[in-house]
Amino acid sequence: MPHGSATDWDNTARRALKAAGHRAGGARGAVVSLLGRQSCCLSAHEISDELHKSGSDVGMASVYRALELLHEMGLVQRVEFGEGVARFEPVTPGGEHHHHAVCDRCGRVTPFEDARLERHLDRLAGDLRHSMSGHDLVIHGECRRCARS
Amino acid sequence: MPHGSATDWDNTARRALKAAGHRAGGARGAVVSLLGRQSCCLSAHEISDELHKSGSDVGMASVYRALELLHEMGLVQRVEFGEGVARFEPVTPGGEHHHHAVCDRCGRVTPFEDARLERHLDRLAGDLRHSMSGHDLVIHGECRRCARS
DNA sequence: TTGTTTGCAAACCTTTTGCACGTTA
DNA sequence: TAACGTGCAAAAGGTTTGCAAACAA
Repeated sequence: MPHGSATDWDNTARRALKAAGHRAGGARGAVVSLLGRQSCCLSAHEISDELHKSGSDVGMASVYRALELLHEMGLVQRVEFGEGVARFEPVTPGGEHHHHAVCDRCGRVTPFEDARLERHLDRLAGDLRHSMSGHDLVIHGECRRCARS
Repeated sequence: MPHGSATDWDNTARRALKAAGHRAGGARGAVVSLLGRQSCCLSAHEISDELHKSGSDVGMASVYRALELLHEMGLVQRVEFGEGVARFEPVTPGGEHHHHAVCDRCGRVTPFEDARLERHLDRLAGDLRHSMSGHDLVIHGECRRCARS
């Protein structure tokens, strides 16, 4: 994917926003663009920092408002790893999904995916008669690097 | 299990605390007793409320300090459902483990377990070369009751 | 013009910390 | 007595909200 080009998610999100009567210029658009370039999760603070680095002086409140809206629309997933910070990541249109292994020592987040796990979860939710709009699995422990020392 | 009797977890926790040179009277003991009677997770605020209802005027700070200690000792697991509140539940001595389906409409939490899932996760963590001290899976969606309406 | 979006600052809430006072070994 | 535990109040984050100015249809 060439640098600067709009991603699938970016396009999907903008279309969905427009369809729902929302604009995606200024702050909101900047958040959409940035999220579109991510493959894993970012905190609101990281998003704000990143935007400032590239010259968009977006206020924290606008970042949170954009994330809230995108979350409501099912375009971003919210995940938490137990550090008291919420993290956000784009929900890919194709439905691919990944999970997170968190190192409790160094904080590193390792994303991973597993098709069998996804199928298993679908079945589980069905058994529970619980609809599943999203899900997230967090594995806590020590990453490869930290475990070695 | 008769009302008022000490649970397995209660006993285990008290033994572990004593072994580590900690006391379990007053506030800490009250938190241990209450947690021992839970099968699913409680927030710090819920714990404090519950204790006050039964006449133990335990300060919030003590609740958090007790939870922090128990968590460090691996006696309680900390889970978050994306509402910005941490929840805590006893880690059962036998190692049984459950996960949570959260209704994003009414907030109901449905615990569930699945041995195959646990085995699958062990294998996954192994593949990632990530040690696993704990894990939690959260399914978001609508519960049986809300989905019907 | 009219409704939406934005940034700032203040408010809010959960969680942590400092500190003086009890409590327990 | 000495170390530990507790409650209160204050502090420290992260997140949300009120509001007036800026913006877009």
